[in-house]
Amino acid sequence: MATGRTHRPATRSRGIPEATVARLPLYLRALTALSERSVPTVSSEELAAAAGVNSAKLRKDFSYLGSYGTRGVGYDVEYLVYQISRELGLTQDWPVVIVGIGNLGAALANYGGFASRGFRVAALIDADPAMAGKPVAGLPVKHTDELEAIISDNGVSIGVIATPAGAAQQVCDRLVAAGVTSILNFAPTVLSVPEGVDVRKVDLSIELQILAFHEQRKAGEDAAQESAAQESAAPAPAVSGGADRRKGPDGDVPAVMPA
Amino acid sequence: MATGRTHRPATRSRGIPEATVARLPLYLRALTALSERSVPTVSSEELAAAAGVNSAKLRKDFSYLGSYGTRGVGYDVEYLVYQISRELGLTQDWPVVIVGIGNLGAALANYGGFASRGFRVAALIDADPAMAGKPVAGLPVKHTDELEAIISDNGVSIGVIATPAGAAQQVCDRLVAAGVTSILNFAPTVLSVPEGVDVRKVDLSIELQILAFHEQRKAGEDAAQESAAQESAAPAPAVSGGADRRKGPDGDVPAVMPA
DNA sequence: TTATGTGAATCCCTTCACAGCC
DNA sequence: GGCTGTGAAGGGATTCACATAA
Repeated sequence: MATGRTHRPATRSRGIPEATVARLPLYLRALTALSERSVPTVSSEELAAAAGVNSAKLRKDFSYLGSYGTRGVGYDVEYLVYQISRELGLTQDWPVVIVGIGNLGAALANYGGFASRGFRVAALIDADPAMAGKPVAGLPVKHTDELEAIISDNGVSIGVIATPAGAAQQVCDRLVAAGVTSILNFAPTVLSVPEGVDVRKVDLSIELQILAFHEQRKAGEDAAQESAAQESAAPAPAVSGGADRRKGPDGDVPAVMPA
Repeated sequence: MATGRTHRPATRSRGIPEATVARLPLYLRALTALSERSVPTVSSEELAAAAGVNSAKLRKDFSYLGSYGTRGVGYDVEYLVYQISRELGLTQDWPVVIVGIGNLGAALANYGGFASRGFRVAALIDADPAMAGKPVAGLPVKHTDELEAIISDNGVSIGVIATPAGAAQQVCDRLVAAGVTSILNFAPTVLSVPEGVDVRKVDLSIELQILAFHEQRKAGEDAAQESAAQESAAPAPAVSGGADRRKGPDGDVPAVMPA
């Protein structure tokens, strides 16, 4: 792929926007539920509600996949399930390894959502020799020494890292060297990987921090002055001997927006 | 432009873009690491590298908070740590409850990242009477019956849902009724909540599915025809008696990139 | 000279609104 | 009539590039 600009703006082969890809699993889950209730067809409106998005967005998303609906009727549930599964690559088997079998790793190993959608846990790997052989979620934990062999024997291309932060980069390097090209990282670290390797990050505490931000704002609507008061308690910047030169986004005046 | 639903421009009280808010925890983590190494100042370039973003983006992000840097020098680490913490609301104490103490709930309860950043686990709650009283991460698990009392006694405004999908909405309703206004949802369901309640969703299997999509594309570069072959095996759409009217994004012609 | 802070340009995503087909 | 599929408009976010300040 040529990094270059698209000489064909329309009709790009597989030009599915990243934002759309991220929503396909949502649609798939909603569709699977409908399928289990033997619902034959669904409208964009209904499906969008079930997936928690709006219908225009959903139709636009599906338009990148092709014209899989019927005007005046809606979408055939089974057919869409198949098409989205195929698009996501879930019609094939993906062996994954989970490295780091602490609380989180064990939770992941037991998580039903993995196995149910084309993912197969090929092995659980931990650095602690005491863990070796112990069964977790029905699988015996393997020692890190076997990592490379497991990956090549099973053709693993997706690895899940659930180790402490300190071990994550090292594990990542070994996974990549052994042939893994996609990594789901639960460790609170930025991983550096060579070009061509995908990393997705799930960070539990970051999500909470984002919630706290919004929560604070809700509370702050009543007492908008509070944060200004807090700011006065800030440690002075060490650099450039100290006149109070810090300025908030709205200066020091009360931050009231003209609606 | 009539039909305007949003009476509020939404998400603009302090004017910090949502995308920026989502990155502040990343910066904060990188800064904390620098702080622990007693690094006094850092440039946007260095900090951006540590956080895994590019420096222009970082500077733009910080510009929404205020002018906290020094031209020609960089940012004072301690000062920035404080400012970002304050902006995120981490200078105050946030009691949280975790509902659903299975593998994942236990993992969350043990997760150090929570306690370390202004979050305090006020209680662990589970519906299983057999769990009640059992210690997890040093806290005795409480029964769901006590949910409302725990929330009001502790002034909990943030709840974490780690129950099975089937129980999630019900738990959510009770949390909200009891006064919780921010929810971090690990259950694979779309929660419906009243206006004013924030929900963030973490879905482990969705992340894997997104990885699988990209992984498939990597593999497909060698054998681009394969997916066309698979498409022929698709179940025919049930709707509208059967002529082969399905069309992929490029019709039926082989989807080969000019590349 | 160095590195921040920020208008301006660009890119991407979302939403609108309606043409097209059932 | 109903609902999909999609150009076009609109809004955000990212990136560029340079004026600005230490």
